[in-house]
Amino acid sequence: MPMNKKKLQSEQTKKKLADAARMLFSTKGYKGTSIEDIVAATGSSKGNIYYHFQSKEGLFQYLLEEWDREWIEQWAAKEHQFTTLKEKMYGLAEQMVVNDLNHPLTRATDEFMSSEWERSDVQENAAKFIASHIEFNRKMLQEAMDKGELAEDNVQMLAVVLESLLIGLAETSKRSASGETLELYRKALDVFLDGTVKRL
Amino acid sequence: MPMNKKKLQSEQTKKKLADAARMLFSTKGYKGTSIEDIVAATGSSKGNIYYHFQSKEGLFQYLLEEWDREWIEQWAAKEHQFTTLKEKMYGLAEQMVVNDLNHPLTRATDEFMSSEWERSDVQENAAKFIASHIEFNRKMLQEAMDKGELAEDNVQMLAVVLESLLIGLAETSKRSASGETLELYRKALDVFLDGTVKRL
DNA sequence: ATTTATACTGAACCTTCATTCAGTATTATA
DNA sequence: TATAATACTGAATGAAGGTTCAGTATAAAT
Repeated sequence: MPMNKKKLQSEQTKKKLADAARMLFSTKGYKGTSIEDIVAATGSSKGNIYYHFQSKEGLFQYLLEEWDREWIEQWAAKEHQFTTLKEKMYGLAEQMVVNDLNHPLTRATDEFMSSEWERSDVQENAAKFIASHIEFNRKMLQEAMDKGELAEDNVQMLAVVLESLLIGLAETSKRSASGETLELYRKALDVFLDGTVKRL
Repeated sequence: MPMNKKKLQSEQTKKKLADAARMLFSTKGYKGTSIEDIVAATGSSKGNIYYHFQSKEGLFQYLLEEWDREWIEQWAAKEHQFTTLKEKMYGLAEQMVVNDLNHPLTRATDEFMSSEWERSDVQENAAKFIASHIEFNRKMLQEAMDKGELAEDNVQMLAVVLESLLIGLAETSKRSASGETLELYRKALDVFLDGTVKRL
């Protein structure tokens, strides 16, 4: 799209800044990440960050929107590969883990929401992401339930349970060796589907 | 224990400060909570906080230790009531939800760990809490597995899955009506035990 | 080639916030 | 009652961090 050299450079810089910021926010949290941290990580200048983004808050919201956009896009591109709920969930796990686009920001988002509680627009915006995520789960589970894959149950509640599990996994997997992360996700989803009790 | 009026007053004040701090840390995060916030919540003075606690960091670590201590204590007092794993887990849920002593601090702890990454002592101390929590799960699950309640499986991994679920529940339940929290926990633990798929 | 717009720099600014400390009030001790 | 210890206050300090802006370089347009 950008035919001239300048726009191209500019977009690359913006991406570089966004990438660094996402990684920092996800590991150090929202308040824990300073503009100076991003400067140190990118070699760019403070002013340049404010040239590309309105503010720290704006930068974070940009990441949230980008996240949401790319998430939906990527999922749409591969969803048709899967038929059973289990396959879908494994696909979900893979998308979440492999290109860790998803939850790196969940904790920071939550922190962001409670810390920047004052602004109703911020609150509203960020809450939307959480809600849409649960809604995504709800639809997936409802569909499986309609097909008879899942036992009849309170879908909304199961969606929240699944969301909780995924958020928690994102949390704990930051502390474990990344090689085992996908394995952990799969095991967790197995448990979600099949439980842990001994069958007779 | 404190026979004189002054010590008694002092301990009450310290408790008041700790209680307010715990609530603030759990909702606003570690960095998101300022000493000024605690001042506003308690009516106490800045200096008084530093009279009772070494620093903000020290205050947080105090809360972690207190949490760990009370958690173990309370669990020990009621553990014998439960026999099956399901009962134990429901008891766990109740302890976690009703007197929300447990996880209020999990997110803040994680933020604390990654943000205060520099100090190795802090790191070490806080990591211990996470590890001991997983170890607690592991023992409980191992015991149930030995009794034949659970299917043979990778206990360590299940312990991490359970921990993830609990962390995530703590996270999401902050956003939902508190009346439904216990119900959500129970449903989540049901899922952990029995899964969600339709049985033939 | 000159002008204009875009991309970027870094020092200065200002607010927030943790921490300190000199002083005060209250209770315990002698 | 006098002295000492304890519990507290709140203004001052200094560091950290978000934001601004005047200026510079580079590319696009005329």
